[in-house]
Amino acid sequence: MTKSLKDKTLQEQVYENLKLGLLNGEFKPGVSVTIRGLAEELGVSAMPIREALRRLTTERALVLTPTGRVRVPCMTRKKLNQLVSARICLEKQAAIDAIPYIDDEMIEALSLLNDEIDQCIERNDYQAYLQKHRRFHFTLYQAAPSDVFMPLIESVWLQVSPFLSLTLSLEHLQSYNTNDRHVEIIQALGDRDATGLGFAIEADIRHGIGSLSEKDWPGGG
Amino acid sequence: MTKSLKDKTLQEQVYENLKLGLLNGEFKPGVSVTIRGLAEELGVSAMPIREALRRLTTERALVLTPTGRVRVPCMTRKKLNQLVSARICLEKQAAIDAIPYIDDEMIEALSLLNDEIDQCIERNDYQAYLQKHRRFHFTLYQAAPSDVFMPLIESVWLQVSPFLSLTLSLEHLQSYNTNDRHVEIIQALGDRDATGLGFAIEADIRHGIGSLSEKDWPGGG
DNA sequence: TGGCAATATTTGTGATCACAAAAACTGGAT
DNA sequence: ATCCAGTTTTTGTGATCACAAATATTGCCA
Repeated sequence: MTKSLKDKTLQEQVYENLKLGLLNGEFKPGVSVTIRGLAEELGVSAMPIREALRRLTTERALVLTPTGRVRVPCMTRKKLNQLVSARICLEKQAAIDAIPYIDDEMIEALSLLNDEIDQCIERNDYQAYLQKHRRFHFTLYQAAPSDVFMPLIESVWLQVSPFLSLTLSLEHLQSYNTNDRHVEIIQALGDRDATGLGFAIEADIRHGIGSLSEKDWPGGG
Repeated sequence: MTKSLKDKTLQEQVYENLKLGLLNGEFKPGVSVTIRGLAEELGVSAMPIREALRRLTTERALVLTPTGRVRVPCMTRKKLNQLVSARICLEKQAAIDAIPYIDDEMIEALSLLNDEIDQCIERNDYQAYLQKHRRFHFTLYQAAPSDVFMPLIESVWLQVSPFLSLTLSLEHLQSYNTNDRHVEIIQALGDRDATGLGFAIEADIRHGIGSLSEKDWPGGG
């Protein structure tokens, strides 16, 4: 019983580990990550790290410098605008595709997640908030079984997460609570209203990013 | 003068090599590719192949079997529908984002490519047709400098290419020429008409795939 | 103190190997 | 011929190493 079919490879474990770290804001934009550094930190050899980093750079969650070094990408205003555009068009479509698969159970689950998000904000638990918020969106998009949209959406989330975690603090969440938009999403789902759902998704995404004012932008132009 | 900054790594060369092969329809859906096989074929060691394959599986251009084998993915009707949806929403947005960067020179270039596409069809040159067709779309989407939409769009193209090359033959191209749709695209670009451009892009994409009738689908269900 | 050349260290890439699991093949029994 | 157990071959994964380029550090001189 050394290794079985269901055992994930080391490379896969490292990948998921790093991906969660990125989504949870544990990596600050600009810092560089090294193969040997992570290998020692995670207690594995270089190979699984290399492969995990290769995957993450392919997804643009990390970027390669011209000399092959790996780092957490820095955000620019132009890039943020395009990432928002990408999120809107992909997630709108994914949500609309999900409509035929929405049942009462799913609506119940989303409502519960939405309540939990509120509670996270009240008790100032940023980590839990990020998780619940992510789960709210991803369970919706995954309602329609497909391996097409989710990888694309995940790539975009990975690209915005380090920046958002850096700038969007709990104060933002308290004053710009996304809860109302999520209620609109659930409402539209209940009505099987594709158009309304599209608007609600777009509003939610814009709202989440739009609360960033100029002075929130990290230093240096 | 052994290696300089501009020299691409072996891994990068292998990746681009395989990517082009995929886009040009040189890999049939269902066949499996092996590290050692490609290593011998391309005359490099296993490492560059491993990394290139890891990138391509991350992009869903290739897929991993439950036991870690790599193969060219097979198409299903459901997946094709979603890939078409993804192409439409991504490429619509990318084209619209390109509008501010369109000048006469770009329109000239696109018109030329469109003519060349016609010539490829006339002289039955499928390889050249695929290249020109790809270049038409990608030069348009790349008019707006960005590293956000292109990787997403490329991933989707990589996923449809092996299947399309298998099913869409030259006969299809002759009877369902995409030329008219491309003219609409160029027209809308000239008018800076975002709405019209969106419709034209969607029509072009649907048209390219929609010409597939049931009997064109490869065997077995 | 500030700039710069020489040196030392860190880093990614590519190569090679052992290993275990999976797949392909073989041969015999029914 | 068909099925199945036993064997051989193929395959991906992970580990380790050499190497050269990039980066960091040092120490000297103006």
